[in-house]
Amino acid sequence: MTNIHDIARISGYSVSTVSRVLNHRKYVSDAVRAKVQAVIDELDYAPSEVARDLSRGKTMKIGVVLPIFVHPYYTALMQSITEAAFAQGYQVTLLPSNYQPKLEKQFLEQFRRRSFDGLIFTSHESPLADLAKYQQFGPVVVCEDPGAVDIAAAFTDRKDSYRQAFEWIRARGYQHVSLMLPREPKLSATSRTMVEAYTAVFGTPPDPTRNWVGSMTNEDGKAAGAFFAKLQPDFVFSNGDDIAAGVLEYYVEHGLQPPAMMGQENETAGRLMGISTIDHHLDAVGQAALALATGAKHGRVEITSQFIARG
Amino acid sequence: MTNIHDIARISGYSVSTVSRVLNHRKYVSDAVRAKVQAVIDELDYAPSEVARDLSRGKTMKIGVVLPIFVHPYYTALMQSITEAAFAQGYQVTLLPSNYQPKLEKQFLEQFRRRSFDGLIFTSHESPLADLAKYQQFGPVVVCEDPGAVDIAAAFTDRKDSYRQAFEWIRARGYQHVSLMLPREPKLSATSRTMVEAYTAVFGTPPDPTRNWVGSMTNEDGKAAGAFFAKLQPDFVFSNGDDIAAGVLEYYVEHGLQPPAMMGQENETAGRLMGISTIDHHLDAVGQAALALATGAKHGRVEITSQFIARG
DNA sequence: GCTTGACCTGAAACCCGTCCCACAATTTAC
DNA sequence: GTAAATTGTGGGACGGGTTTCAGGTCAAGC
Repeated sequence: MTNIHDIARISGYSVSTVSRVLNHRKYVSDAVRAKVQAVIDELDYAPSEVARDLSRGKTMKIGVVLPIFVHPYYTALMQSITEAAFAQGYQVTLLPSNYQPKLEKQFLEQFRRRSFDGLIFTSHESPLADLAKYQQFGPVVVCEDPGAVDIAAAFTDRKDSYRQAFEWIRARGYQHVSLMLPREPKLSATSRTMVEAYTAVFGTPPDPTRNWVGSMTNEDGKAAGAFFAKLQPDFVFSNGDDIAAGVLEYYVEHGLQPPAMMGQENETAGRLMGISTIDHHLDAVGQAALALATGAKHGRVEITSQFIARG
Repeated sequence: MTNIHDIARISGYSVSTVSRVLNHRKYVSDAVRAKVQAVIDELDYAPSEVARDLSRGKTMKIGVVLPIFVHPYYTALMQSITEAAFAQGYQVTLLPSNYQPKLEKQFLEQFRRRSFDGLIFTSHESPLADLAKYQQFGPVVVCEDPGAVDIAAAFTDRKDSYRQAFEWIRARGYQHVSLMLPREPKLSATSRTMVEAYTAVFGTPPDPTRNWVGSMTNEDGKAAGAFFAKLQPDFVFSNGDDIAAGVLEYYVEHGLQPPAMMGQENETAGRLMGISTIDHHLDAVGQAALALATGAKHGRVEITSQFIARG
């Protein structure tokens, strides 16, 4: 493989001059520039990106940790992060964690070895404090409210919209509201916010035995459907339109009358079913997360989510 | 930032020995290994991944070109590629092309500059021959049948399932079948296969004035809905369940009786509507694509897709 | 006429590892 | 007992760029 030294030797100029030509820098006469360029074209030379990265001490890469893929929330977030990155000359490397702390640790270590200029956790299983430690090696960003922990963060303030949503539900006279949560409220800040909003509106915390924990996909929704069919709540507050669709599918398949429902993320399935939903504005979150990861911004960025009433 | 030379100097051993310790290689006595490791731990040293990559001449990175994100086909494909990559110590870099040849060219050039060990095009706008040229720099993989062009490929053989699907439609007596295509049949091998299967079953090629070209998302489906509402076909063969849902939404919103429909990709929306679909087994395609991209496999891998009748 | 500063070019240090080769000290083999 | 193989360690070339600095030319300013 031909390198910059070959070009220098063959063109008869120095490596520095070739480097200047490659990077379109000043202080090269037009005549020399043309000659060097001719040799570059002749030999079909392209400089090594890795060598450049090493030399410059920057990788122009951002690592994005994703627990799962086939999920509208993460897909949408990923999309906005990647597009923002690309617009600024950064590349995005996918790091699938599958909610395993061991893998998260592995990604953090990779970050320590300077594989990326910044690291974004769209979700995480390890304690926030563990992630925060790695900030000494560069920007580590989370997509949730980090509370007291000092770490860069881009997230939606879900409080108001959850509240609006629960008030909407209450105003319509529903009595037995079941929540669908992706994970235990203890583990997830988002689930906690949801429970708090419920408590504030209904005056009493939700009965944990009436909630469904562990729904991420449409398939999970179907499983939850069986649970709700026995429990018979009159309202199901799902954590995703697509998931709500799974619940509905179960009822339809078994010829049962489904409860009223609400979704989240403003997905196709939600519009299709005509149910209310909450849009968490993931495009804005992704953009902010990227700006934090590249070091263009610091601190935390809060975005307000939006309740969309339907039906 | 501390480097391997620091460790060598401080521990009193040579760089070679430190390198051996770092890489858990033979030919280091236990005593020396322990001492060097102690210094590494003490200084909290981690070797630079970039320097390693340069030295070894491998990046352990695979670039994946995606035209769009929020699309079940690409999400699913992406997922299987990434997981297969990760299992083999490779990393996946996302390259959003937005169907722009200029960007595709840019990614190919990046590949030429050795940013990746392999490049996968989940879709592409540039001529296949252009992509094929870059194979001199390493594996370039496409996810479609490359026909006469000599390029690595992993794809589903859609012929049989398209045929089954059209025969199913014909057997049910539908007369005016409209196709929804993501792109012009001239441009896309997949669309071409679809048109050919139609022609084989119905004995005549589809009327291009009755087809809808340019549907990728649910939103596009809505636009197509307006078109079909005027045209009044009795069957719409969509290129995605989610897209078919968009068509249905249009009819519902306007209080019209929708035509019979069929989707593709076996998505949630399809099950929800109880329409038939075609599963293209993207997990297998993704795995094969990765194996080709890492150079573990060569040539082309063909996977058979599956027609799923419903309703 | 002399100073100043802009322009051009090259030498060489630097980024940070890997790995081949040389050499010494032991073991093992016969 | 000696040749051959194995183990342990270091030196330094190498991968392929970027960047600082030094030195030289030339025109404008005073």
